[in-house]
Amino acid sequence: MANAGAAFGLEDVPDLPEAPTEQPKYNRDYHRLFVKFMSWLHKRTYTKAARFQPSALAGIQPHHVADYLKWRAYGTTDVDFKDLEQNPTCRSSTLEQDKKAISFYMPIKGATWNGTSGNPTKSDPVNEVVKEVKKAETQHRGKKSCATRDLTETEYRKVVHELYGKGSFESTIPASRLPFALSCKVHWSKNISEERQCPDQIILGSMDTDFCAMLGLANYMEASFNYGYGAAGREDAFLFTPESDPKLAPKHCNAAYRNILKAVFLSAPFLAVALLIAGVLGSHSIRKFAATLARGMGATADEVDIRVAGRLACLDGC
DNA sequence: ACCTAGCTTGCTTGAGAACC
DNA sequence: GGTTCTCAAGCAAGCTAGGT
Repeated sequence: MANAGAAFGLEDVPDLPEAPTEQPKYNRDYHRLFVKFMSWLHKRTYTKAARFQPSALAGIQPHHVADYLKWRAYGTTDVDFKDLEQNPTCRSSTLEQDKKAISFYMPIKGATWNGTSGNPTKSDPVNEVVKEVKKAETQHRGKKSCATRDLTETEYRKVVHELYGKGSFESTIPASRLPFALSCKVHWSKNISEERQCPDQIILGSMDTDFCAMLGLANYMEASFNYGYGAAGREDAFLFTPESDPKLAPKHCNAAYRNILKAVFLSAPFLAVALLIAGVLGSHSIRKFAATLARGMGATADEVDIRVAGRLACLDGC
């Protein structure tokens, strides 16, 4: 028999049919977790190069997945959820990621487990493990959360001031119905998969120079015209980098963003403010600061969904 | 500098329950 | 019977620490 795995450049492929008709799915993030599961299941160590044909996955049952999640959380499959001395050592979100990774590779993905077939991750025994670990977290018996806190308004202002101070704040058309606003359209973004998800969006100004997106955009455009890149009008150009190579531009932006953030977050003026507030600060909150602030000031989720850039102008009386 | 593991966040979608 | 609400599932990112 020809080595079916060789067709995929692999050696440790279990139970490959001689002429596989189905190409294995692959997802970089899920694959790592799935290989860990299969290694546990088969009591052997697969390399990250391993691929598993759907036909080799058909025997996976809900109790396999549930036991694996128990093992991940408690270090054993012999778990009594009523025993308050047994505490999970990982977060429920970690188990959920494991569950998603396993689900991703199941031959039957969409159907709930009906007792004999379906997706084994969509089953009561599996959901019960995750639920019990969540309950333990609530009771402070689980692993402590690693969540980081949001920026406060004081910290956000300090970030803006530091950016201006470092000279790196180099950084559309008027809306026809709202002459005091700008309209724009983003054709691709996170979680955007259809054209209808790219409506015209309105940018409103803020009565606060620290938060005004219009001022920031104007500054950026003026500077970029001077430097001759980004907003200067080249159709192949990216807005926030002089790099025009589609592969290099995101890396350039990412590196620049990291360097600037690191410089600001480690600056003495910012640390003087941040150290006064308890909790581990997450820089993730910088991009949702406006939404967090608006919700904190009483705006509804729907109002925040309008996605007004910068501080909500309506809250400023603008 | 780059990669990996563990974790968090924000969002959409769809099924089923609850409500009118 | 139609609408609204709730929740699980899934997708697509990003952050941080630690290792190489």
